[in-house]
Amino acid sequence: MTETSWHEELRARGYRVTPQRQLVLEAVKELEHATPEAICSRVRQTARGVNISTVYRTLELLEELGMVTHTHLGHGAPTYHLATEADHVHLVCRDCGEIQEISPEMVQSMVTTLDRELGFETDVHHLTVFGRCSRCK
Amino acid sequence: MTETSWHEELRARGYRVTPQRQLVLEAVKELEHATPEAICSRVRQTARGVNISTVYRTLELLEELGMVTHTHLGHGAPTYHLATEADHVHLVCRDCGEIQEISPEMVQSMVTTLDRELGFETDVHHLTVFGRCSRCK
DNA sequence: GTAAATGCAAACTCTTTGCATACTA
DNA sequence: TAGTATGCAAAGAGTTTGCATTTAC
Repeated sequence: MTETSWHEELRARGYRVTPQRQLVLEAVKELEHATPEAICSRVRQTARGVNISTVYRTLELLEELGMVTHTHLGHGAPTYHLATEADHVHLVCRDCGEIQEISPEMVQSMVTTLDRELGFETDVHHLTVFGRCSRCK
Repeated sequence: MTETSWHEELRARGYRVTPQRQLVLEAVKELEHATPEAICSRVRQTARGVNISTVYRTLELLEELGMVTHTHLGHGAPTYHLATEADHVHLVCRDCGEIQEISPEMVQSMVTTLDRELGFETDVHHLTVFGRCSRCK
């Protein structure tokens, strides 16, 4: 999605283009696996700050527009990605906490099985697999 | 694990067998997909109540002993199972919220691939797959 | 009797909400 | 200028912690 097109997408739906929304989207783009709190801190480094509740409201909006997605990588706050950069699955090691990003191809066989057998359409971008990495085994 | 053996397991590790611990374990057994709050309410229906912080402390202990496991089925509180009854994977529909329990066999191909390619040992009991069920597609 | 466990209250993290003010279109 | 968006403060879930009291062994 280009810079202009999401501005128009917002306006077309009766939403407005604000500095805060642009800053939050920028922060999601720069940070990866960004929590709402991290986004807020990041934006606070610029001239203008953004309130944490605006961050939450903006992330909800951007997710509804399909521009960002979130996953849960642990017990704490969720992490947000640009939807266009979210084409990976997360592996989280429960011992060392390491997070690996892997290709969706590696889970394709499961996705196919769930669809064929149950008609279940897996949301691959939201998928996080917990377990133990090779070093902690 | 028999009734007696987990009592001995507790004592062997310097922990004590208390009515609260027995009640919490009972509640996890009876309720399925039980949140800490739900366990607390359930136990409150018996003569003796259990404080919510004791529920948290007990669940942590039972999980450490390998008697219960938890998964995250949505945004809220985690849900606890008996480890012996946890031999399934959860599918959660993001539209209707329906939760299906499926056989680990259905994700076996993914587990094998992750192990073979990356040496990653998947914790199948903790796995929850989000997506859309056949009715909501 | 002694160490472990509990209950209670307070604190803490993460998130949502109500409302007055500010800003976009 | 009309109505959306923001900031702020308060409230709300879910969870953890400190400490005095109670209990298992």
